[in-house]
Amino acid sequence: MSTPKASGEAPRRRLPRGALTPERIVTASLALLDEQGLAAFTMPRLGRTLGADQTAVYRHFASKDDLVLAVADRLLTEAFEDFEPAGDDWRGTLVDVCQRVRTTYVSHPAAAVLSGPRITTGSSEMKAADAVVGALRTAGIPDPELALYYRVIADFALLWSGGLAGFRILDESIQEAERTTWATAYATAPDQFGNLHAISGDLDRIESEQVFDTALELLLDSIAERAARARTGQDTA
Amino acid sequence: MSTPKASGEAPRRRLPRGALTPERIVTASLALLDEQGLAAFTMPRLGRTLGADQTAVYRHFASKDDLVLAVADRLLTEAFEDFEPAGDDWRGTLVDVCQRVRTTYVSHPAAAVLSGPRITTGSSEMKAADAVVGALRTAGIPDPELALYYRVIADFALLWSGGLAGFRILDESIQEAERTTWATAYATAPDQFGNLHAISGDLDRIESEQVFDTALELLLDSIAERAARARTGQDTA
DNA sequence: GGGTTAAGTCAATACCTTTGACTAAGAGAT
DNA sequence: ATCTCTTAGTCAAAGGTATTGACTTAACCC
Repeated sequence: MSTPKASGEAPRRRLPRGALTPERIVTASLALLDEQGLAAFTMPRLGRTLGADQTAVYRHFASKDDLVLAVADRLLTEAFEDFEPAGDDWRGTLVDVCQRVRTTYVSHPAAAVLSGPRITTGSSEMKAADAVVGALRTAGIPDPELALYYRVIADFALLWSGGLAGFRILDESIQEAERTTWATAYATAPDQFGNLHAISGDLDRIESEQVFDTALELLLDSIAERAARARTGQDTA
Repeated sequence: MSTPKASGEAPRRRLPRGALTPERIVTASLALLDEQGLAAFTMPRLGRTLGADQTAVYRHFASKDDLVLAVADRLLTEAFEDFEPAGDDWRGTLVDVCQRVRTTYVSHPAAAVLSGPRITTGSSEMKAADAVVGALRTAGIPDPELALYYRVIADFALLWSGGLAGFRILDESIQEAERTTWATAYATAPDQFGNLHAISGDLDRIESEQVFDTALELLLDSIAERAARARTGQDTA
């Protein structure tokens, strides 16, 4: 009689053998992070979500950290699914790459914050990385600097998107509180911050996404400018 | 006979009344984070560091999260200690502000990673924020766009520095592992990533700090360019 | 059908944050 | 000098966490 306790709790049968796979676990992790947030991403809850024991995941990932790496990988895979470089429109290619990262991060903010520091240039999605280099070459950037600008674009996409996700994760209430910080600071020293006060009306209307887009435009404008200078033979001195 | 157990452990006398202050606790937190890293920043260890009970900190901070906010504040205070805007050298002022954030974050990477997502434009150090706006005004940026560029600079400094800190925190071993990811990817699909491969030699020599500086230069070049256009009366269309 | 292997489970360890009750340090009043 | 009172520091405990080692048993191979 191995029948478990006759309490109200459904005893949950043992899962069949291949029920859990790395893919399924990563998918469940992402769903848990999206729906319940960063704090809910624990092994017990993940196990429950999967209908398994809380330690079952350890049969597929050596540690939670390992799982996080896999989630990070999934995020980038999702970002660059069916990505193709836009031929000779180098600027379009770069904008596309950066916005793909941003869009993915903002739609999975908790997962992005978790994996953000674990993703560095070159962990996966080499195809996109290669496209960035190709685009810069198309633009006419000469060779030793090209690597530097590549890093600028790659770091911009990853770091700035990660920061955006971090902001997105904070409770609405906290975001509100930080907004009011401005008001109180003005109140205590009204004329000390005249410059800031003069633009406070404009500041309120700015969305973080718009800031991202503007920064990208500024970076690309400068890169285009330097490419033009390089083509006409002038050096940067 | 209130003498405690005669074991080898020194019994640690009760601390006198004003021994703990928020300032001292924040200082100890920062030291702990700097010396032992993110994982060591726990209430028990912090208490031990202070020579106090593991729960003593709760008399001064409602939660660990509150303490993190205070650490974040300390970081920015440190960054902008004796900061003065550089008069009409607007570009110098902006570079100074951004590099102060970067330098502080990189010298306290664990603290920066912890507090990074909690710092948004305007939480403290309004003086620096005001100086950024002033610098942009000196540069000649007209008014509705000025707010946008202000956000670009502020977000750049905070988000990018935070990202740098995140990278800094990873073990050397992990950093090494990520570097080798490149090599293996080349091995599996050698010619698919020709662009990348062509610059791999240059890439190895690039430091993250250099990427930060370059990105800042690119942003400022574009801002200067747009300011010049605005002064000569052309519009951006 | 029997044996093997590894996927899923269980129990236990060593942490962690946070709370509530307790105690005594030191300030202020008399 | 003593008495009282507030509250900073302490203690014990609850409830959560990651991770490990021993166990069971499902499913594959022969």
